[in-house]
Amino acid sequence: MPSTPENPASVPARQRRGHGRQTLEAVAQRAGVTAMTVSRFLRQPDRVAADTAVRIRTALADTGYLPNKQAGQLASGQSNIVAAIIPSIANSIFAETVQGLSDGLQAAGHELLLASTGYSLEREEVQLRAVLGWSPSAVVVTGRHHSARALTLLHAAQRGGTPVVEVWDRHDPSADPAFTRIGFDHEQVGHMMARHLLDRGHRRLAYVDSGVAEDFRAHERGAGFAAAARAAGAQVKVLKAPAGDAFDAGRAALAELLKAQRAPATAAAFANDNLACGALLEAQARRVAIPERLSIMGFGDFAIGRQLQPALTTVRPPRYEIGRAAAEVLVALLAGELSTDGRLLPCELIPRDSTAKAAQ
Amino acid sequence: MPSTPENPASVPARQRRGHGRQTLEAVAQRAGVTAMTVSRFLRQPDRVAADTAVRIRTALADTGYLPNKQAGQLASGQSNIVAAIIPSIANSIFAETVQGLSDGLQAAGHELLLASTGYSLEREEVQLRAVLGWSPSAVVVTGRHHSARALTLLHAAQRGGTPVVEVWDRHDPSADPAFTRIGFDHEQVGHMMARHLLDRGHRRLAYVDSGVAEDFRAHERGAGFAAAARAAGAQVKVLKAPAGDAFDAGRAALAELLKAQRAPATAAAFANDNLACGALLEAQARRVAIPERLSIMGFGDFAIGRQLQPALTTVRPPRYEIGRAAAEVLVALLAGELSTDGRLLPCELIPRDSTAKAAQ
DNA sequence: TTGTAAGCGTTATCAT
DNA sequence: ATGATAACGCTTACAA
Repeated sequence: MPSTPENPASVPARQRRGHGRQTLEAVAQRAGVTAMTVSRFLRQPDRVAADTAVRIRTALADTGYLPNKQAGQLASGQSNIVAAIIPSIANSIFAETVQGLSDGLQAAGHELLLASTGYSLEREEVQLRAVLGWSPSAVVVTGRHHSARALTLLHAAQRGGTPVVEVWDRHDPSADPAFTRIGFDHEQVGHMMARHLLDRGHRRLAYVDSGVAEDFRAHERGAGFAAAARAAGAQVKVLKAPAGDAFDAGRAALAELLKAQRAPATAAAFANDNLACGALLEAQARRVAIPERLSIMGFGDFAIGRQLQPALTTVRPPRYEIGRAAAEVLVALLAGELSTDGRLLPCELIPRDSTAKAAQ
Repeated sequence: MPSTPENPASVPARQRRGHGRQTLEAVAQRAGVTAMTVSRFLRQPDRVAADTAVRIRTALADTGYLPNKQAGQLASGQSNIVAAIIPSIANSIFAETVQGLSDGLQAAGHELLLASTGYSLEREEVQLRAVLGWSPSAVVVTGRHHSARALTLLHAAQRGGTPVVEVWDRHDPSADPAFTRIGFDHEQVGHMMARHLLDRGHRRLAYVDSGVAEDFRAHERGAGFAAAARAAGAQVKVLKAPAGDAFDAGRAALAELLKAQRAPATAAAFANDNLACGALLEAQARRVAIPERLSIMGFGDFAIGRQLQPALTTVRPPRYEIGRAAAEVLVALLAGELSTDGRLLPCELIPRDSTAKAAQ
């Protein structure tokens, strides 16, 4: 029996689409109102009558309603997503930045969408494309180095009203960076590290760079370190730690440093604390006196550095603060403020026992 | 001048909604086709004519089109999101599980949505509610302990066709767990740890539990450890490390262990490697001989444990493998396979130098 | 091979 | 205070 116009679909069989969750419409029927009223209640509870509110509340609880975010964001044209792209989730240095971001954004009702690149510009581009598909209301990327196509995407996003923040890199008030930057100058930190050693009378320095090719910030610290050393008339050697486990790489680097027959370095700075700790432990194993024979310093202020003996001299970057500040800036920007001033956050050199005066 | 029926909206002013990105429609116009054809091209390129494909490709490149995922998923009724909820992103143990998940899911075209709970069941529930709003195609949670309301949500999800996998906990073939489990039996690992020490003649044991109240898995390892020790007629003391930095907590725990005047423990197992390493370092500082005076072992096989002297005896959990296996199971489930068998993955005890035979 | 129509679940807008 | 209606940008289903 064919369906008549009066009865166009007597038995609609099954939904051909949909995910089977409760919809606003179902809640509304239970509460005896329309979907619109429930929607209103969810976002502005005091704009519905008190007794209606009670019925809606009950209906919501009974159905276990969960709003469909894709539908909501599609309809409203705005998302509460902030996308963050970092080199590595495992690395504790970024983990704290993520925590800061998360803390700051959560308070303002934003959700954090996280992606990691494994220190690869190519993967950054892929991840960027992936997260932009979610129409985030803002994007956080790490550093100022991006592939040309990633830059195009970022510029387009920013033009389209999606603020972009670069974290962990210097804010340069004189230049006109396209994006807001929150972080510090890694060259200057390299400078500060060299200064620490030069001030203690060291004239033959070494910088052990990260084995990670696209860890630009480590390279910049190295460049700053070398420049400062040379400017002071000191000798400086830059070597690269092997890839792989950072502790092992640090051990290997120490072995390399000790090989030098004539004019060996009396002080070495490492691209990060894990490398430096590896070196410290290797020295311990070889019964090489630290800091007497070699002063060692790291970067990052990882928890383990404080525990070793001698305790590791290091630089504490504003790990958490960077994330927190980024969140603050974004919340302000998204709330309509126009200022996009970046922030230069300070690093602190923490002198401990692994560096000392050079022997005369 | 009022608009006539012929000209209902002569100047549509501005879009009141929308995010300003290029739409499928815009691409289609450039290519001289309809949106549907472009949509088709994007998902099944060989179902459009070759010359049409060329024009579409050009139009896509020219416009820099990025698909709107909320719209796509709303329309198709299915998402490619897999949500994972873990206790902590910073913790390297879960970082590797996430990596395994990510590797396995990426290959199958799924996106990973990550949330962390800070080891709080309450926050787990909040995060669960948040991620479920995205209609994920599957959910991964950590462990088998959840709040009652979280369980309700998980059951509802699973009933609604969203598979749920619990990782890092034992798969029990005899019981009928509601969700697929991928991991291992922590009590049994505790047993294995005790066995390692008992076999070496230790009769007075200690277990140093994590200072994190909701680290259920650490507690279970402790319970298994204590049970095995008692079953063997050995003495066992369970103490709790203070909260805060894990290395410091381990140091404090060692101090506590050494305080015992009569019948002090000759061997101690720690809830994780960071605690154990803290203890190792404190012993070094106090010139307490390890393993001669006290055998020490940890759990987790963190990178630092292998580097210390003595090297830390530990248990290597299948960190990466858990994530990888979870991804495999989910991909199979989402592809329509019905089997939801969990997997019991093996832990490996790695004897190193921090444990030895008990002195007679 | 391509197009048309309907609808996914929600919200903006305007009416009542 | 509440409702009707039309989007949001895309995909399914079916027609041409």
